[in-house]
Amino acid sequence: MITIGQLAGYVGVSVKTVRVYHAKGLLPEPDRDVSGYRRYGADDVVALIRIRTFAEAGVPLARIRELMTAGEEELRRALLDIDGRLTDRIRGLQATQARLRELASGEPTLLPAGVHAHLEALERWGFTARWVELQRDLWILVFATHPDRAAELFRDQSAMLSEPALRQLFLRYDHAYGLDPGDPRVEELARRIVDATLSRYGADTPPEADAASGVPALVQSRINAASPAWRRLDSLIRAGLGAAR
Amino acid sequence: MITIGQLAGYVGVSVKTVRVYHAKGLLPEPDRDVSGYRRYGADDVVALIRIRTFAEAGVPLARIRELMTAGEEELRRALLDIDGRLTDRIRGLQATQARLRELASGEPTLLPAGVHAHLEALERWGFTARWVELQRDLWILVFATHPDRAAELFRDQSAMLSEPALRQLFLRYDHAYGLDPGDPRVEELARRIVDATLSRYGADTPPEADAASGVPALVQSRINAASPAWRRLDSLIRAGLGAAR
DNA sequence: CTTGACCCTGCCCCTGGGGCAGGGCTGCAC
DNA sequence: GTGCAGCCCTGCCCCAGGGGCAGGGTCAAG
Repeated sequence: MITIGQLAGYVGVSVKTVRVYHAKGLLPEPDRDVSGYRRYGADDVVALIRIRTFAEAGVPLARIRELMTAGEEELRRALLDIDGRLTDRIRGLQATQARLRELASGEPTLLPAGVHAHLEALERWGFTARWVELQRDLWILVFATHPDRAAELFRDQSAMLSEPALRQLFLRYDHAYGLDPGDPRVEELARRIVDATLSRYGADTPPEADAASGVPALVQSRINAASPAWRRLDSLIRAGLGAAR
Repeated sequence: MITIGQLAGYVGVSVKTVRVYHAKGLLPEPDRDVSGYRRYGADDVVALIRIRTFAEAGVPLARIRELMTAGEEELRRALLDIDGRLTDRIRGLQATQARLRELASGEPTLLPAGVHAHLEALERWGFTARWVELQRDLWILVFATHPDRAAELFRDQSAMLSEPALRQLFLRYDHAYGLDPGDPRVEELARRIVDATLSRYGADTPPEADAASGVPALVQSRINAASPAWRRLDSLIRAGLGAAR
């Protein structure tokens, strides 16, 4: 009959771990020898190895306790479940590793070079510093959280700004910042933007919106918070686009 | 400027997690708005994503804090280190998964059928119940912990027992249980066993001993604990084999 | 002006052990 | 036998990485 230290050293865990498993009822308390030491048999080694296999797979100890006294059928289903979760975790870690490596290689590329150029162009076209900064934050967000779709969205946006007529609309949006929310120019601008959006994308969803991520909403809420006129503008545009669908 | 809930929901963590990161100094506390709410910018999103990437890779928060203010060079080395550990963990999980699947398939095979037959043969040959039980535990241990080498060791042992002359030696070992440790028969038996071992394996290591695992030592210590005569026998055999090398 | 959804701080709780104190056993050497 | 190292025992507090709740303030929409 072996001692707790041998059992533990043997399966590759600490003595404490074995005692914890006793306390939590995973491993039955064995008989004691005359001096009160726990004495284990070969079956306990086998049981402990099973427990460790589950534990290393990430199964909570409380669940392992249930499994140790579970029937064939339940055990079979549980093993399938555990296996699936383990596969997920492994995939997750591999994804993390990929992100880590990206972080290791392209460290200081918060934004692709094209975006910087675009932001400088905005300034030259007469956009306010406030607007440019909002745009900068928007693209940092989009590139950080949706690296896959960001480039496409950016190309679309960039193309829009290069058309003078559309650029005018954005410029007017920018400069509407200080207007009174009731100013008729706000309503007129909203109408024009709705028209332009519909003629560009039809009644389909524009690209930003199907990045279902909440990024556009997030940025929009931030824009709205900055000015009452902008808030009204946003609400009018939404209503206009909503009615067209 | 976005709120803590947006930041969190956004990167896919809880609000609490973000606050914990502030408390532990991973993410700098941002400015507050008039009502005391934390307000974040796009840079914070980027920083939080970095933090989560490390955290998901298993880096402790205290270490992440250091990394957030580390220089290029240190960061590069740390990333390499983290990547390596991550690879290890992934491999470990894959190994666990393999063991899990083994557990799922061949569940009730505590011992291969051949071992049971062998144990029954021992009884017929006149080994005591005590000896048979020790052997049973030994093989459970070996098969549980060294599934790769166990079959080979078992074949070797089995072959030894099938030779009548060697079997006699084992029988005498078994029956030496109750002898006085000073009995001359103990010394004589030890001599014979040393001779037989040397003639079977030469001066090389016998197979049990190079399963460097400690299993043999473990079992031997258990055997020794059972009887003073056995203890003496073991010590004599060790001395004899040691001298021959 | 209410209502629901946020936000704030402070506090205790959980898991899976690690580590230490303060005491008892065992086995080996001398 | 006597020492002494190395086990073992129980009981206790500690850690990370958050979860959850209390008790209170804030914001936006209807």
